Amino acid sequence: MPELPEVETVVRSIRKRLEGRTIESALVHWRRTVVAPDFEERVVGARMVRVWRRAKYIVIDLARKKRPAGAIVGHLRMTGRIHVEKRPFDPGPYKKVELALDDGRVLHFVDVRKFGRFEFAADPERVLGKLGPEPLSDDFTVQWLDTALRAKRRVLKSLLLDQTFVAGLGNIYVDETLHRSGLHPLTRSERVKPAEAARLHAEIQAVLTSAIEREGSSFDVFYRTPEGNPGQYQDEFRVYGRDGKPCRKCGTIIERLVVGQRGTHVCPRCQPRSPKRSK
DNA sequence: AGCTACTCCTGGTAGC
DNA sequence: TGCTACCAGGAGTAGC
Repeated sequence: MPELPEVETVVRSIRKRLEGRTIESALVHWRRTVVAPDFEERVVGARMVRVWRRAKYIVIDLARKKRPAGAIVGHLRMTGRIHVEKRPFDPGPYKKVELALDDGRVLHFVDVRKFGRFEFAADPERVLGKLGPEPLSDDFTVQWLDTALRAKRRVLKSLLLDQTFVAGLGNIYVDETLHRSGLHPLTRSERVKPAEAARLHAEIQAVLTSAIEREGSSFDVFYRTPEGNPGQYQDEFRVYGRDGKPCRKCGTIIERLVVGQRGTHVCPRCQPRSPKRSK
């Protein structure tokens, strides 16, 4: 499922084909994808001036007569895909939204499970403003993470998945990051020691950077780059989807548990549960 | 404040 | 083979 590295890959791929283009017409095949009933009139005639990413959101800034005119905010959720292709192009049976551009290309938003969104937002900050820091930005420092973890009293994995805490991690990269950090997902955030926070910070950045370099992870039929290529980071997985298999580091069998209703993968030896405090 | 449960969806798969 | 039942899971929300 698309997380920060996958969305970054998509944005890098479609940016050049979208920036500077004007939307000539819009076709919505599934209303819930665009949410608002006036999506078409809000986007048709607008020029796409900047395509960028915030956390797992794809943001397309719009302008009319050189003046800012809101943005399209897209989220792939589980199975969303974006294609920008010349006609004729068949997006298949799961097409949800089509935007015809002034160069003859068409932007297709395709989504099997219909969880994805492709909305117009007059003020995208209403959504994006709630998000925590970008984990690859200068805002995300060791000091910040160390302090912020202790300021919360949360299950560590659940906290890292909370987009208002830190924005862009999902189930896969959290599991991978926690394994590399030697931290159990059920660790209480307030009990993470400074040295552990520093390790966690380094591993979050290392995992995300490496995954971006490999154009994300593709382990099922869903995520592909917009060019149709699979990502390569799944070859680096140490725990995600590897329950029952030996840990690549110590050989112990990887276990699966559920944390906050999410499938969770741990090496019980590399990620020991911290002993309960006797009190 | 933090937690669980529920919702949205459908392809894939386990079990029979 | 063909059927059914259940699972995966971002994010939002309701309720405790």
